[in-house]
Amino acid sequence: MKKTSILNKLRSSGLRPTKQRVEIAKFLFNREKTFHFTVENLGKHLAKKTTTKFALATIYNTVHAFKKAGHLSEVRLRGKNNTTYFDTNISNHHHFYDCDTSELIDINDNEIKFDKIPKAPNGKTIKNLEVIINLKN
Amino acid sequence: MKKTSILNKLRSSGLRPTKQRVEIAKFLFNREKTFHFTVENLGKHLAKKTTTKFALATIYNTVHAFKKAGHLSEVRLRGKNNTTYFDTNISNHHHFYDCDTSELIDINDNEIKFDKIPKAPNGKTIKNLEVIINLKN
DNA sequence: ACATACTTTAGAACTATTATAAACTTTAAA
DNA sequence: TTTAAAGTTTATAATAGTTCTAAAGTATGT
Repeated sequence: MKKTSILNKLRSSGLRPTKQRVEIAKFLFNREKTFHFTVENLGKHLAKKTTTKFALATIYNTVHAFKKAGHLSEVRLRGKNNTTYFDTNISNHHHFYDCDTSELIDINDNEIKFDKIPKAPNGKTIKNLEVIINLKN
Repeated sequence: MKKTSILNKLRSSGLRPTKQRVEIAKFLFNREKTFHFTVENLGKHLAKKTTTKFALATIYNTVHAFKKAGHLSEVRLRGKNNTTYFDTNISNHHHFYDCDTSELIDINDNEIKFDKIPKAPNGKTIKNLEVIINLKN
């Protein structure tokens, strides 16, 4: 993804392309594979890869802004360390969770097929369905 | 479940039947249906139903002891309020999560059937599989 | 270049949870 | 039944992830 396209991505989401946002966006979105991260984790990567300074609050702000804009998704799994995981894969999909390393691995939507699913309780609708496959060694 | 049976449950798990543990066990295990709760939530219920005093730490200790003994399970879902849910249903099963009310509803293991499941990555084994069906109004 | 609205920042505040250490209870043996 | 050891409860402090605050800084349109 080119720089201009990063700028467009930000602008079209109503986000001013500040130095911090551009760096974070470049880091997160210029990659082939899905990237799973926690805020702390992302901060460390950014510290290594760039010379820009990032206040922790800025990383939180930015990640939430990206999530709100639909560029990131939050994984609603309670990890060992009790941190929130985010995912650059925003399509409908599932996860392996490695209980030993606390790592997530994507599972494509089409790798899981259901034969039977319960219907939603009265008055409710199914919003979405998440599968987590816990792994051990 | 009779009082003697509560006492046995505690003793056979290596837990001395203290006043607090007996009250919590009676509250949690003398019921027909599955009960989902957070620690804060359980504390409120206990305050209403009993005259015994419970330090917050004791509720945490007891819930963890019960979990370790296999009498409770933890639901590894990140709720809105970011609290940990526990479940008196210790059998293998799944959950509806009501995004509006933050409530959990059990889904029996046999209400979900798979047609296709990915195999575990190299060197890893599948420990278990959890489905969460998010609900909206 | 200017005014305005939006951002970043450091640090304080907040919330769920765990750790600490002293007081209290249960237990089982004498 | 007394007693000592081991296990528990308790209030409070500590911790960790996250959000809030308000002051200083930056992007934007004119």
